[in-house]
Amino acid sequence: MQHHPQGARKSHSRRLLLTEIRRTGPVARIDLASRTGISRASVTTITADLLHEGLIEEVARKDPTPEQTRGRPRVDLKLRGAAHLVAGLKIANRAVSVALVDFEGALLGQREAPLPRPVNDARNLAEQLGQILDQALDGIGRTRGDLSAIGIGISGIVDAHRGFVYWSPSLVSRNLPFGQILTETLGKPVYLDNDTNLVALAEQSFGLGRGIDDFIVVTIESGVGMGIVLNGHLYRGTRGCGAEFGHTKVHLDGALCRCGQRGCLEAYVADYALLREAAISEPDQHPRPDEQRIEALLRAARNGQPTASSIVARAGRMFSMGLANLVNIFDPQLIILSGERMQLDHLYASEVIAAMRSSIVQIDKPPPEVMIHKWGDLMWAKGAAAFALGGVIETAIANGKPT
Amino acid sequence: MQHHPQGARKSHSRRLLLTEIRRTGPVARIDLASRTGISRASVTTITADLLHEGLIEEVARKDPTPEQTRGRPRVDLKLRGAAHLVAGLKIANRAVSVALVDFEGALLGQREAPLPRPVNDARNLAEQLGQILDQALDGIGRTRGDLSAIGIGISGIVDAHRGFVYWSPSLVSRNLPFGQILTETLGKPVYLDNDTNLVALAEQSFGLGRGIDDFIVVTIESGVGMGIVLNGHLYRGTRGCGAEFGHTKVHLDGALCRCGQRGCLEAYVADYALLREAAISEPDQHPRPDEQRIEALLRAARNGQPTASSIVARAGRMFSMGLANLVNIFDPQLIILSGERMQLDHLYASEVIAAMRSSIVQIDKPPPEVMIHKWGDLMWAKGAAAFALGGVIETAIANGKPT
DNA sequence: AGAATTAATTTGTAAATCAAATTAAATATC
DNA sequence: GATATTTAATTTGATTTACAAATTAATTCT
Repeated sequence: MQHHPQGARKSHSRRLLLTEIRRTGPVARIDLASRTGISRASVTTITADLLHEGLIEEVARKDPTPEQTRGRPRVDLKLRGAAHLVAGLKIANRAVSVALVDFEGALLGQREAPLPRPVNDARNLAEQLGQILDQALDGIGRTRGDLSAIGIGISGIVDAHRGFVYWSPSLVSRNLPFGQILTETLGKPVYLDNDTNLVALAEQSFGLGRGIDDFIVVTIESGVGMGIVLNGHLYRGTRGCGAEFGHTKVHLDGALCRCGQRGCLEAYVADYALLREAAISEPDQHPRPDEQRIEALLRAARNGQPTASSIVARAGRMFSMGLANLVNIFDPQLIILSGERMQLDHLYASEVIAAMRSSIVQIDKPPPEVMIHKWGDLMWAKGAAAFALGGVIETAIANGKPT
Repeated sequence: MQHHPQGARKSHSRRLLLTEIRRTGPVARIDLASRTGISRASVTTITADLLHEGLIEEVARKDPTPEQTRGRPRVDLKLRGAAHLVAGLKIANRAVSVALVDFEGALLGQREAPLPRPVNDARNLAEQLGQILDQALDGIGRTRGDLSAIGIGISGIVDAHRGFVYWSPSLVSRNLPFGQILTETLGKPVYLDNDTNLVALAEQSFGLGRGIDDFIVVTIESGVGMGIVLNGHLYRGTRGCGAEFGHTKVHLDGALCRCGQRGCLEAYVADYALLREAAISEPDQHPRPDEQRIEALLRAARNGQPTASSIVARAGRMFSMGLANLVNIFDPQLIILSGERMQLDHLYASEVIAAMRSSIVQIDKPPPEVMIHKWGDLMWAKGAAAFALGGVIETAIANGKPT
């Protein structure tokens, strides 16, 4: 109820139809009418506009519905991929992933390139991103000029609305208008957000969250993150530091966390948390890389070695407790556990889910479903692309000008 | 995006204006236009309708704005109280409170009556409520026929959308369509919800949450409850058992809770939690009422008695931890601590708030404000009335028929 | 080939909304 | 005290938006 661009009401039906087409994939006009409540006449005229502007296109109906065998066949509509090209970038610790995605959400190209240094000056990082982006574009024979927008995910604390970064492990300085810097440097509109929020967007656009209005995505990497989708929209909090699942407290004056506080969930389930416990009983003195140590620990736990089992079991129980708290607070339809690291199976284990189920308020209705979605770094980048796509669609709705 | 009554779009501007008038109190047409983005012409025609239907009325401008000293003076509009009468009922353990509220939200009458038994059969309880309601109406010379709707708050687990009660301490049976039963018995549309949700609505409509889009209300009674307002709307979860703050876990395998599980926040801060710890060192054998025992405990703690201090201090620290978790998850603008029991000062103490502040993710922006709002049982009933009012406004927007 | 069926479009109409012009109600100025 | 000035609210006329009903299109069934 704040500022109102003149065309806000005008485009109401347009928005409804475009988002419905986006959500439902190929869909016939008559179904659009019944689902949105807009009359068939209006659906015809508005979709005609969208077709003319090149935002959508007609496709032959794939599934000739069993019941609908007679009469004029339906013609499906879907987003027209070629209408726009967007890029999604994920800034990781020592690498950057790029996903090039068309208006339909199809992956046209990708690239992963190393970041020489994990922490960078803002302007410098922006320029490196530009180079990697151009290489990715090169790979599919396109240029930066072809892009409609760029979405970027970065870890840390970000106010996505303003593109403001309070703090990020990837940047030397705090409190930067990094979104603005990126827009200037890259020459295209940049949508910047915290990376875990973008995973939630990716699940909503391309993944297990499609068509679900209230769900939570928990990401398990070296830390523990969360994205919250309520009423079909990503909830970001008011300052940009919500959804900090990893730093919710699960023990009063508990284990020391990287953030300096005590009792954070992360301080019980993250790699470093497991390793510092394991260190006590580790036989060998010569240092091994953390990856190997974690793997050895988990292997020992699976083999029933008591100390290792105890360490891993506690992590799992703390994690269940954290999940149960989310359910007790949000009562979502679905929880998606998302991570790319296969070795973290102990957190995805059925005992962990079962423990969560027994720690929530019990009612005579099934508890929220829990789904596990393992995917690679690329999907973070696709999430960033989904964010950019959202922005592009907004402007497409507002403008109503041909492409 | 589910079902679409034919008049959904028609009433778009109507809704916008009516809700803006409700939110802003007396407001001039020209301000309505600038705030909603609707043209002055349309504001005139739509408000003329609303005036004609008796939903709003003109009032002389109270504050002759310093700057606006020349020209035709503005005429303020506000909701017309007489347009509708609603009742709000709060079902407590051994009592029922009734608030009679007009369309503007003004309290016209109230009543509190004892409930002979705390747990009742649904139909029986509905009839008792009807009697108490009629007595309250009698007190202001009105009858049940004058009511437009009734809002009712009950503790337990409620799916407000369907008016379905999974479980309530006030009812003998589980899984009842209690809302339906009430509508039938009372002969007026009943809006039924969990009582803590209604406190949040009360804060939003009449209290500290006015004009705030994202806030959380934590209620401290014998248990600990929560209401969540996000994007200006009460968030209820998908099954009706969200916002169970009292049963979020703050300790793995911790203290035993009334709900049968372990480690619930409630099991550390509720009356019974304090008393069972105090019992160990209580000198006297002859049983005293719980109220007195709690008071004695808190007095002893204030006087520095070590055991009592330790008990009360731990409750406070656990509570801070729970609050910090809410902030880390929601990042709200405001947290309202709401309760009527003055003796619970230890939970409102500045050390508790400070401990919460130091347990949240730190960024270079001030943490959410914490406000303390002590109020009586009547405000629960007013919250129920606010819920009913919301329903009445919805139908008023949809119908567009004179009163 | 014609009837039946269902989807999509066209046509004419009702409504919602707006920009611009006009009127209303006050103060300021001479 | 009459007139100019200022600002709010309304009226007017036009435009846009959306719809119901009628029509056309593209099928299958008989």
